[in-house]
Amino acid sequence: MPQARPGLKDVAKRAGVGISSVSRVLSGHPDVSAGMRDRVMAAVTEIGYRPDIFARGLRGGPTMSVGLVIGDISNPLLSEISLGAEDALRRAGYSLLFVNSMNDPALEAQNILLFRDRHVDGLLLSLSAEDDADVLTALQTIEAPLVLIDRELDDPGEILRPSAVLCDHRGGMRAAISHLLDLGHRRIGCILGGHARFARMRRRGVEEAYAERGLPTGYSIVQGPLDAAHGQAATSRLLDMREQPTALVAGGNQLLKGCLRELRLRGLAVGTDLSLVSCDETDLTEMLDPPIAVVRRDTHQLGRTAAELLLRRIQDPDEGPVTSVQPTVFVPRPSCGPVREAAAT
Amino acid sequence: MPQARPGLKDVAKRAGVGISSVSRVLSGHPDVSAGMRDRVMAAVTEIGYRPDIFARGLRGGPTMSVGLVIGDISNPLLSEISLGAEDALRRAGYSLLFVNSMNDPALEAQNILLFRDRHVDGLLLSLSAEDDADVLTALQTIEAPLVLIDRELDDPGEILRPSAVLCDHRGGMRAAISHLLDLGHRRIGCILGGHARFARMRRRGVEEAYAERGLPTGYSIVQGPLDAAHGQAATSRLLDMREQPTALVAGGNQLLKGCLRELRLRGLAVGTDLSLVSCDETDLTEMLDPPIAVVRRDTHQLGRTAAELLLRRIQDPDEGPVTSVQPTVFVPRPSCGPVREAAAT
DNA sequence: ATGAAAGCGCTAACAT
DNA sequence: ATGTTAGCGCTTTCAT
Repeated sequence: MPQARPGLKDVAKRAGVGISSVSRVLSGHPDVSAGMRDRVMAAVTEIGYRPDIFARGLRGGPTMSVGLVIGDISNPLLSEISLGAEDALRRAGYSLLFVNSMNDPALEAQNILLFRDRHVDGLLLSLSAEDDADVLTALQTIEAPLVLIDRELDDPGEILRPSAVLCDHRGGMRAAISHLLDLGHRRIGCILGGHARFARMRRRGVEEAYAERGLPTGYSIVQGPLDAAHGQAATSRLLDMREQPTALVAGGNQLLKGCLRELRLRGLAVGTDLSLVSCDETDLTEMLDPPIAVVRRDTHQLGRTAAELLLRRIQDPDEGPVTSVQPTVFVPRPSCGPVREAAAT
Repeated sequence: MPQARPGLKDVAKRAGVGISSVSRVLSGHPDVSAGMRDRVMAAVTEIGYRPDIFARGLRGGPTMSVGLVIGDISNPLLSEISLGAEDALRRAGYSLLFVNSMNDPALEAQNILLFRDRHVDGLLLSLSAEDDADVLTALQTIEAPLVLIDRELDDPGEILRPSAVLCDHRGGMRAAISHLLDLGHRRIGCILGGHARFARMRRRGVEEAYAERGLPTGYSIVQGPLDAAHGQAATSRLLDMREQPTALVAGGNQLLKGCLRELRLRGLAVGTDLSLVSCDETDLTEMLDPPIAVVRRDTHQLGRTAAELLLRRIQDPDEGPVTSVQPTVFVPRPSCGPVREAAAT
């Protein structure tokens, strides 16, 4: 007695009909009589039939899965995005396959090919680099629709046609800098990191805020990798400048961590000795004393929107690529105070 | 001209050999001549052949994928575990499929079945509940080997035979409590959460530390869900006791967050008004002022070990289930100080 | 409206 | 040691 998983054949036998009729019923083909549908569905539930994904995939059918290529899931920002995406996908009957790329473009390219081999129906991309040749090459081989999450490809080309969900980092940063300028700060140190869109946009936001008021370029921007080490090094460099900044802005949660380490080392008190703004809410920004002002965005929604954009294109291949922009909000907090001359060293 | 993906057939034609010879070379069959191997491999690279996972899966072969069932990836603890597991799996040529369960046992059961349908070669389980009937039922239908991550099933049964990686929460907690007792604390409030092994073990650790010194039961334990809301509520309850505790222990990072909220609300200073210990290192425990003493464990290693245990059983089906126990370390920090009489309210 | 039959790309049993 | 062939479970012509 074969205790094996029941197949289409078993359902057909059970219902006393042909195999292809069962297939038609299950795939919602229009040309099926009501009686046929009932008998088949009855048999299906009776013997507990479940379609075999692999047999379907072999025929080139949909796999009901979507791949997420992401730099580092242990970054709370990215994990929340993935949560939002998964939520939307599950509702639509899709599952999210997830692979971590350790922020390594080579691995990222490899993972893209891996998803291709697994016949994912679409790809969600939060790439760690926007201009890596291997990644671009790998993406060229993907036929399924693509959605970029807060990223912009250097040259999207005519082949890729990715949709995208972007965040208004520029506006958020402009608001943050304006707030600091309102408090009297003129020398602001900005710690940015990464080679992606968000760093460029934040830089522009800083520039705009000064330009808006016709103020001379009183800011300094230190760009580097998107990690805590750079956050600390950049902070140190900024605080060693002859014209020491009276306020710092950290462009991300990892950078913030490094920045805070350096401030602690130097015994500087946030909010009084020095004002501080960070980007993206985390436990730290919320729980530290004083709480840290942040440029905030809805990460869960970001992931959900990305998934929705993707689903739309999966379900209707004629849909063209779409770009959606999500707002950011500046949340002032006691980490920002009025200027005080000569912070203690 | 078919621009389609090349198949075994194309390789065979190109190399001027039979299809099965190609299959044999690729699957490392012993009965192949050196010449055959060379010609086939040459053809493979020439036309860029890549095996089709679905055709393999259809034949019941390995899919080179492992599923991870996890409650909440946005918990840094779990994301680090998944990072460690993925690392080990990738080295072995496996990829990690990951599905989030929102801490909902029903979803968890559903996800287990989903992985089964995807023919994963093994399952890594960090279940949110250890005794859910649906989850147990779902697990019964899995033929692939199972590894529990810091969990213990109520009744493992003879069918499941799961391997497991456990953590010595009991020892870590005993060390933490001993440290507090050394500092003179006698009334210690413990905030525990969740229905899994770690909560039981931590409770035992507390009991043992008091018993070891022949001290009367001076602790109070407040058990509840594993989230920030319970952390805050439990803290409030403990601080409202007639015999107010002079030290608190939070059994996890979410609980800690709630606890800190309540302490801030009451204006209590950690380390002076009240001593505080938490479980598991996070940004918060490290960056707060003063830093928070923690019972620490190597989460990356935890994930890696789980993956290794799983791989061993995947690669040799005769291997029986194994349980490995990982150490925990208590890290004393300035959040713990000597007892002070009557904390300010 | 329904059933029979041909593959999808691969592996394994069988032949040589 | 190598080639031939029969399926794995499904979708999709193609008949009827």
